[in-house]
Amino acid sequence: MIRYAYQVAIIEQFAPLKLAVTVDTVVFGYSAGQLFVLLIERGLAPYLGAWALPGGFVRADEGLDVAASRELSEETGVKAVYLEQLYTYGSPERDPRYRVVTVAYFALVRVDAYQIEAGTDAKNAQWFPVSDLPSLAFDHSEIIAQALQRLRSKIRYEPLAFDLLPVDFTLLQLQNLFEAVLGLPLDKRNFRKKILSYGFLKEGRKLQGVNFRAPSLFRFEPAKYERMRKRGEFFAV
Amino acid sequence: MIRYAYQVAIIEQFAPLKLAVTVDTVVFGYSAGQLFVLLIERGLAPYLGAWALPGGFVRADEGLDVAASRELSEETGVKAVYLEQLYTYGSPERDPRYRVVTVAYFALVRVDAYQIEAGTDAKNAQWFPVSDLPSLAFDHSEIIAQALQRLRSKIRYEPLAFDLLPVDFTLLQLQNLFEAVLGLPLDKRNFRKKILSYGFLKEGRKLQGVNFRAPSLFRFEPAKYERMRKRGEFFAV
DNA sequence: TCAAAAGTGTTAACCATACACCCATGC
DNA sequence: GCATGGGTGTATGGTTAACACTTTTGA
Repeated sequence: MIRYAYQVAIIEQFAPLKLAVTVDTVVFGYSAGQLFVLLIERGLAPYLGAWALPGGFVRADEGLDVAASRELSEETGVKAVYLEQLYTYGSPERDPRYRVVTVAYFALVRVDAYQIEAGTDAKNAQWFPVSDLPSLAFDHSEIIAQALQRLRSKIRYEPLAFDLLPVDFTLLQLQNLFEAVLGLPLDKRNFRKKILSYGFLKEGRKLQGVNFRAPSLFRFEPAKYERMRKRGEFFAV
Repeated sequence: MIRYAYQVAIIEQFAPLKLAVTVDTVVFGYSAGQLFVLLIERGLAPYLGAWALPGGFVRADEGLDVAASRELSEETGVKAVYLEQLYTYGSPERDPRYRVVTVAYFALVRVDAYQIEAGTDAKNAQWFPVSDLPSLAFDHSEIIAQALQRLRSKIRYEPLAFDLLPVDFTLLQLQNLFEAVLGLPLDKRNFRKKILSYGFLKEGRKLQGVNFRAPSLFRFEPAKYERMRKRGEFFAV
């Protein structure tokens, strides 16, 4: 690798001067008809004891996505089934200590699949309903608001919903998830007709042991979904 | 401002260790039925003499958006009418010198309104048709590809087109822009009907001095557009 | 037999698409 | 008068939206 002496000088001038890069992740989960966000209780100042998004400093030799999932798993024990970059926040005043540029991520988790465990830097990790969040450290409320907007718009035409539900789910569970996220009621008959028409859901056995008519369980088939996309077709709710 | 001694230690551990934050902007312009990207010829190594996106280091006391427009205007003399954050690129290998995290931006410019001038760090600035780009420094081709994807999807339901055209434009100019960006032909009658039905275009005087029937000039009215959005309506092409 | 959710079709309104000719202007 | 783009309406097919009752199961 070639080094350029005069180039280093330019970088020195701006970069290492108190500028840190962190990643923070907004993790969504769905349970009992409600949408939740995973937060940690900060174990360090500033905002010691306040609730915040899981995240931390990017290491010198790791990519941003890797840093996000590493921090998430270290702090909460959670491994996200879906992770995408959301937005980068870099206003000079957002951290009281230092100039911190934060690359925010947006993640989805099947809640039932994980118990949460507090990790290294976090005293505690906990799910909060999005409709009732505590006050948060830094500009994390704003980040969550933006993540929620992204979820709401993207869930309508990309298969995010299936990363929030158990692998096998009923159509009413799926419908209720959409209703909870989008905040509007959907017609049961039209919903079924439409979602089944795309052909990417596979009907399995029926759910047992409920005290009402046993519903069929369905499973999302990524391969069938991809084939549909390759044909240039989309889905929309 | 309060300082936390033990906190500084953690930041020192990861951050100033050869990590720089830059902003790079993909500037689109439209002229003569074609979509263009604004590039600069690098005046510094690495990739000296290669074409690259305008951009540079974020200063300690400025926000990311501010850095993006400052660098753009310093390097090319252009002031964008539309600027939004695109994506942040941070893989450890993307710059041969150093760890560089780049926040990419996406900008629109009315081409006719500006002459380009090369600025400080750039030897030269020039428009290239997106269909015929030179080979580019760093991962800038990838960034442009992503910006183009964003433009194509966003122009269909947000009023980006009006930031690429002159303030007064004919409906056929508008249609041609959509056709160039989306890469598909549109039906003239249906296009007019639809775009006028939203009510955010105001018809003005007719264009003079052309050797064919004089077309009406239209102007985008942001206030009318906002009122439409407030009513919960969208537009789509 | 009651409670709770599952499952199922049809109709009407709306929207998107396809399509072809005459008009105005300058040279 | 010709070349160039400007401007206009209708009919059809497809898609979406509205809507209510019967079925199954366990307690």
